[in-house]
Amino acid sequence: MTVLPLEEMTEERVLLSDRIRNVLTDEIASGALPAGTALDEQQLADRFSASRTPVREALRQLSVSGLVEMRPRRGVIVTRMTPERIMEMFEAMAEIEALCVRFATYRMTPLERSHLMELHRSSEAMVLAGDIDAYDSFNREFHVGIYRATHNNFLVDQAIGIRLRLNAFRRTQLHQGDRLERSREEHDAVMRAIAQGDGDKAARRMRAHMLNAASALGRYIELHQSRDGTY
Amino acid sequence: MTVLPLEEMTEERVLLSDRIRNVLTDEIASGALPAGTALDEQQLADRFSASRTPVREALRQLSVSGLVEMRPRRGVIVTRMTPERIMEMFEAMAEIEALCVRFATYRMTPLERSHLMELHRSSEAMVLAGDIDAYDSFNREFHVGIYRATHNNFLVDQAIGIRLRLNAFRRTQLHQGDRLERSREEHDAVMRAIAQGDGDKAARRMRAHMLNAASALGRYIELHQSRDGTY
DNA sequence: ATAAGCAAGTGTGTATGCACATTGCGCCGA
DNA sequence: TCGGCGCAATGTGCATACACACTTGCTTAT
Repeated sequence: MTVLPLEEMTEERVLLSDRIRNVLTDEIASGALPAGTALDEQQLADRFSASRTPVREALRQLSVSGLVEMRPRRGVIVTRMTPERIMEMFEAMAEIEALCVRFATYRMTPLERSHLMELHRSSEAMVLAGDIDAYDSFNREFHVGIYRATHNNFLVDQAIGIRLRLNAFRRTQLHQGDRLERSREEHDAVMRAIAQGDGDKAARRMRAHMLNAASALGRYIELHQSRDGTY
Repeated sequence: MTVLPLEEMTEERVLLSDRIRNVLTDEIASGALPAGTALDEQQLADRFSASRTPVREALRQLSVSGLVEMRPRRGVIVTRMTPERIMEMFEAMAEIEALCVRFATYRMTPLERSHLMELHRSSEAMVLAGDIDAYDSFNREFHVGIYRATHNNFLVDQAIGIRLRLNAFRRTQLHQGDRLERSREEHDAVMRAIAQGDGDKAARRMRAHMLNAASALGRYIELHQSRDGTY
């Protein structure tokens, strides 16, 4: 193997269009680009100091994963989701999560189990500190850890994909009242079922956990909903 | 995966890149473009009498749905799947199908139920005639009908997306021995459970149905496997 | 003989230009 | 005042051009 010149080590050697896609993905998932935002190709090209070509390719990819909506010759907008659609996604996500934790319970290695328990333990401090950012980040790791423990890489990819699309909404619901404490309690219940090796129980509790998060979000939407049915 | 607008099906005023994507999707799913095939941009452009631009945009979209693999500056190939990966997909598909039929059992309207039963009934003639093409087409309708009966459009899109990616493999296993008859018998068992309103039973039977299909495919792969682990 | 190095060729990645569909606005007529 | 028509502006869709990364085959040196 040859030693790379310094510049190649520091410089991002990935495709420009992929970098743009990743940035846009993050911004949509984080809510920095709210639903309904029009994405002007030239404007984005200027922003990334690129031409429209890689921007277009990034937008094409985002449209497949459903983060943006392309209306032929009428431009691209960040997908505007109705409360119904969001609830459908949460419902599906709840089932996928339940499925994952059931598989994970039966298939995870002792190492994976201890890693997950350690992760779970570490979340207590975040709840006490009320650190939503830290908890949000932990939460992602926790759930992805469960996906991986299914030892089914395809399932992992699917679950991560859906989770990504719900990111923008998931995070908001953590602001609801005592949702942080409740979330951790529910994680705890799931972990106890895993420890008992009861995959079905873990699955039921995970489903409940996700549906609780959904209904917390539902209350949030009720409160903040705007006239056009989006928020 | 996003649902295509209706106009794309009939009208010609569709995006060139979308038409190219659809054609390539079909050809990959049908096996006309076998796994590992290199997709040369200029060559495809010539074939569709277009420039490389819409071809590239189509390929970008296919890479997101996992049908092709883009290696930066090294071209695009039809995703070469290992038997392990295929089995993982079937396992996940089996669970998604089980989930869908469980939801469908509890939520389908009488109209949907009768439509599905009529569809199922019509498959008997195809089995007797040994018409694999007709059965394959019916099979798709049958399963998609179940997805739709979940009344969760997001779930429908997800399920169709996964089913699409498994198409090329699903079809081959129908050639295995008496798989056609067995498939219909399994459908029948699922339908009976639906008629009884027993969603869990329907789910278990559907899972078994999909896993049977997977193992039929597994036998097929055993027989036809090539040296590099793909087939 | 094998491996390293070099050079030409192929094909991807990005930029740019142009055509036209869509939209918004203003003008005109009822 | 209101609706229809048309024109201009905006921005997408596609074509084309070019630079350079990667590959391939040959040469050369050990």
